[in-house]
Amino acid sequence: MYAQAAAKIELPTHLPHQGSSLAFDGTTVQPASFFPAGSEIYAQGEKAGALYQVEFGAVRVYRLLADGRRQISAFHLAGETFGFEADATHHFFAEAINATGVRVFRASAGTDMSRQLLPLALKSLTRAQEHLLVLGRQNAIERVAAFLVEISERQGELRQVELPMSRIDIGDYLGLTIETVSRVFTRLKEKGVIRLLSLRSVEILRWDTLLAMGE
Amino acid sequence: MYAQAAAKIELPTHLPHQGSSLAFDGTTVQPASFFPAGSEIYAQGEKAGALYQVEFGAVRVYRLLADGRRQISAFHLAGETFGFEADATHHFFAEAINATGVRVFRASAGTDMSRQLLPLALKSLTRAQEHLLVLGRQNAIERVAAFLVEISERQGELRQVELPMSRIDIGDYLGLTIETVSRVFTRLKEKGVIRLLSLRSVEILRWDTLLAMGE
DNA sequence: CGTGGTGTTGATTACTTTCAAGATGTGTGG
DNA sequence: CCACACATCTTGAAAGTAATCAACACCACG
Repeated sequence: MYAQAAAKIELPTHLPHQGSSLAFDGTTVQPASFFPAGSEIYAQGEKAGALYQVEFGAVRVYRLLADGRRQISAFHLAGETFGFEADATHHFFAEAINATGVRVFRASAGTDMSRQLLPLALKSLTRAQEHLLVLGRQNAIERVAAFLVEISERQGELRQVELPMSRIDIGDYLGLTIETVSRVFTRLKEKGVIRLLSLRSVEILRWDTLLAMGE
Repeated sequence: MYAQAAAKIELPTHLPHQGSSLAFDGTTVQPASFFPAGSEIYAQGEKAGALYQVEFGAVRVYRLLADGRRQISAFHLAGETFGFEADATHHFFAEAINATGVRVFRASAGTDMSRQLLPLALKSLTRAQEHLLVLGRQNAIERVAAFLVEISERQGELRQVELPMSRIDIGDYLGLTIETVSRVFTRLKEKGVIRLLSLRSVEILRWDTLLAMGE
């Protein structure tokens, strides 16, 4: 329905697979779906039920206020699984950030996947709770530092961090405006903590400083 | 270890039981533990494993930054269950806000409780994600409105809301200072949206207005 | 009936947002 | 391959919101 063949193939983001691949019993594995940049994977209010594992690319999961303010609750990179809900309805939107490949799983009727799902749900819960601390109690520079550390860790602690998302997405994840995000990047550059190889590629020059900033 | 008999019995907060009572197979149900106001139920870094169900009273779950800034990620009222973690370690602190009774469950060796735990974990996840929207994208008055609506709904949509927690706790839950929380309460009073019956008891005079504020 | 903790209110400061303009980058078509 | 156009990003100035600092009021407890 939302998966559509791309008329024009974009280069997949080059994120390595992380986490164990899903291998559920009692599931129907559909052939990997391709989502072009910006396309919707599911919408708030839709019927839930399937699970999604990112093969390549990146996904944003978010919620909107009536006036359009947006809060991204999570980014999902290659290897990560998302889409589980407390009831039969999606409470959030999910969109492909870049050209993204997603594997879709659906439980066969009568199959109980609790055992497989619980650790994934708990991992998401811990991340969300840690993100609450960032949004509730950290200032702009601390938020961006925490963000860079988080992404770096999820990409294997590499010094060079690839950001699959725009400044707007980063702002909507960190509860900041795009301008503030941009200014903080500039400040971190001036302090010699990071270096921008390109808009979407950050080299961390002083890991310890960044880590201390993000607490 | 942390549960201790209260030298002086305080009156339990009069919250009604909500949610279904836990009735797990393969668990050891310890006799209800009593925690006096302010006492620790578990600490960050401690070994996790047990589940806790609030019998009466209220619990705050929080995390600290190095300099002491605190973010309360959740309040748990009577009937609610908390304490599950992604790994064997607690990533948060849990404290009794008031005199609180807690029932403790431990899984017997080899028992799989995924089926019972998953819905609870998913419920917590949804709440945390919704809280992210509040902290990331709402201003002070919207946050307090959303908070009052949330507590009211969890207490059965009653017009009269009993707050088991202090202004500091509310501030640390909403990412605001105690002064700002206090000022917002005053503004809501002036607007005729709420009325304070006492410091810890709020009457909602205009539910629709409050709901619209909190989105 | 004092005393310490909690809450309220006021004045000032600090930080982030908003509004605005310009720069940089990317994609498209010639 | 270059030039143009649109989107994204950066930077600056002004405005707004919440934090901080400070004083006082209120409440609960001993």
